[in-house]
Amino acid sequence: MPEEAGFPPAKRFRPGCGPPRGRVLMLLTAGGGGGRRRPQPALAQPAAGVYPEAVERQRRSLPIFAARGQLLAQLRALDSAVLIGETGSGKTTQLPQYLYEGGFGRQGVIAVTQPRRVAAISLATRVSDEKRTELGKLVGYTVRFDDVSSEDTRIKFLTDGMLLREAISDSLLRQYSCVVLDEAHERTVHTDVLFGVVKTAQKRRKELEKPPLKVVVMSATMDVDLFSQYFDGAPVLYLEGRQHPIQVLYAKQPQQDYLHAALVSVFQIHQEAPPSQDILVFLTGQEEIEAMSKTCRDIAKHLPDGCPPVLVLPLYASLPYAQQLRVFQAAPKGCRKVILSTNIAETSITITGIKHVVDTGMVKAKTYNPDSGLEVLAVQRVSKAQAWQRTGRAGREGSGICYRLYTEDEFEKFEKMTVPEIQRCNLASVLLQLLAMKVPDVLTFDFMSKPSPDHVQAAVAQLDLLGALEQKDGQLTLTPVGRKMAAFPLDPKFAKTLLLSPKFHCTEEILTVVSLLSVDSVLYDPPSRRDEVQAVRRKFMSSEGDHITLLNIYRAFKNLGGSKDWCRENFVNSKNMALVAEVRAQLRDICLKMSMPMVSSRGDGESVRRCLAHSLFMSTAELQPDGTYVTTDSRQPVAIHPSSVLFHCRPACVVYTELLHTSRCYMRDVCVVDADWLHEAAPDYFRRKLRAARDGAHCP
DNA sequence: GAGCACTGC
Repeated sequence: MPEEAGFPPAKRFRPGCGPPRGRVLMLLTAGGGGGRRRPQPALAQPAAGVYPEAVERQRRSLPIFAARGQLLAQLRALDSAVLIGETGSGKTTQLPQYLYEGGFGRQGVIAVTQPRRVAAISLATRVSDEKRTELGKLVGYTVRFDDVSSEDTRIKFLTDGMLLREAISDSLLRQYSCVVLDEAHERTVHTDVLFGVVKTAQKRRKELEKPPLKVVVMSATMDVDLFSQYFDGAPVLYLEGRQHPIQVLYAKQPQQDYLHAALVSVFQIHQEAPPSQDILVFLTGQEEIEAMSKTCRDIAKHLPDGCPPVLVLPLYASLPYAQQLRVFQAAPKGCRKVILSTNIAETSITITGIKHVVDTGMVKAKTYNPDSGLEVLAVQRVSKAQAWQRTGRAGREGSGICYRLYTEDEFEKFEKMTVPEIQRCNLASVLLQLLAMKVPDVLTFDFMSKPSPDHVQAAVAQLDLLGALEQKDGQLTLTPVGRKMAAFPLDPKFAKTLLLSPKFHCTEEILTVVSLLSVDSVLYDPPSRRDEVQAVRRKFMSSEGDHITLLNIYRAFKNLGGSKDWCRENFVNSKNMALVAEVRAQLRDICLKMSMPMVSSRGDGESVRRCLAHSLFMSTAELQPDGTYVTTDSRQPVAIHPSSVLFHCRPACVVYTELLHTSRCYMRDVCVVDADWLHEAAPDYFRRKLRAARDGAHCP
């Protein structure tokens, strides 16, 4: 039986003595009380009721209502404001309505951005309900593949990526009077770029004597000073939330094995707490979660008499949708739900009924090394902000408890904030978009958190190799090819592949390939059924590599009607496959608008591979005499990823789509190419590389 | 020789 987990006596915490809040210029408290309803951006919920009075009463009961007048007055006087509000303050649903009611919708549309699609859609639905209007009229939303807005729309919810794309065709954001950047504390790449874009638009509109652009940054409790400083000392307003109190318990001593500690904690809670209280455990990845699920189920079989049964549910993004949905269903009466999740349950998925959160303090995260072009996926400590976010998941319906499997001293040593994504990702795509917006000097663009010069330089070099850049009057600008590349919602290298495809008579095929590569994998590989998967997949496998294999799968899917049954039988994720078809249609439209000829190679894999060789020549690896591979670009030792159809093969020369460092450095999505094609594609590049390799050999 | 956190256009 599990031994004692070792938690010290409870430490009570309420909103206020929890996460650091930064400098607060004005403190506003909730007016009234009572109402328990809180908005949940991630879940579609109907508004308070069908009766207008009920809606109005509920709106007035929210903490933000007391701040309404001051907020509007401030925004009339100033161009920017920062609004800090905890969960339940009502800021996301109410502020856009206040702005509209305050007349800000007369000069233009009020935009509200969200990092996630579901949030944009469900918020628009809620607010249009509260306004008792039809969705798409006064209140609407715009996300990729789905635009429910019209000329009448005054309040528009968008994903931050969508507003960014709109900014490419109009960097002054002329149709908008206000931009509300919500969930700013998440610091997604898109939000970070938007910070700069809206700030620039504000300045330019002022210079051109156009109507002002009002900007409101909305965030949870972090980064207050940073936001305020960036927007020229914008005032910060603080709103009280309606989060329930959460007890935070720390481990007594550092834990050597967080998995063991998690297991012990889960079963200690299970034996002590009423079975109606569900448990959410934060772990790092699929493999770990599946292994832990099995262990939990095994232990649950041998619990003492009188101990309630447990329902163990894994949760991670690549889990098939139907299995993800199981976490929302209530467990049978008398049975406890134990959800083992990645950080998907931190923000993207909100589960009701969670009373206990077990936080291992670990997360798997990607970092990017500009020197080698290598992405590193590694388990690391969470930040304090992230730990508080996890803790908050225990207090959504009532008071909760968070068990931190690390000591308070350890917690104090965690980084305050997670490093913003823009400082740990490949910037090629960001740079291409900024250049497409005609940002005068991308190298000195006013980022809130500047990426390192190495990162920027690596992106410039990458775009240059793709033929997207040129120098004009000492400034970087886009070539005609670069401008075309920016029109596609794709990684720049895939956009280039698509643009090259007519030359190889395989545009239809490349459309399919880049669509497949730009969404989550369509292949479903349950580890427990590995042999079955292997047998089924054999019929699609191509000795030419993963790209041609994927093409075969897509063809079979289309030719056989694309049914869900076919997907199930062939271990294909039908949801992702449907998305591929949507992406493909969107890309095809863009190609047609550019008058690209729609040509097909009719099953000839070689022309597809030639096309890939010509666009991805900077991502190649060569077989060494000892049977290993090194990249041509930086002589980095690499291996073919075990998921590749070429895992057991050793072609002399390959191009790859992605380099990922996990337990070692892997190439993912690998395609067999002829070395001659590569030299033909970029003779200067390979001459340079050859010389570097030779010189390197002489003086190591 | 043996494996993949999470979004988004």
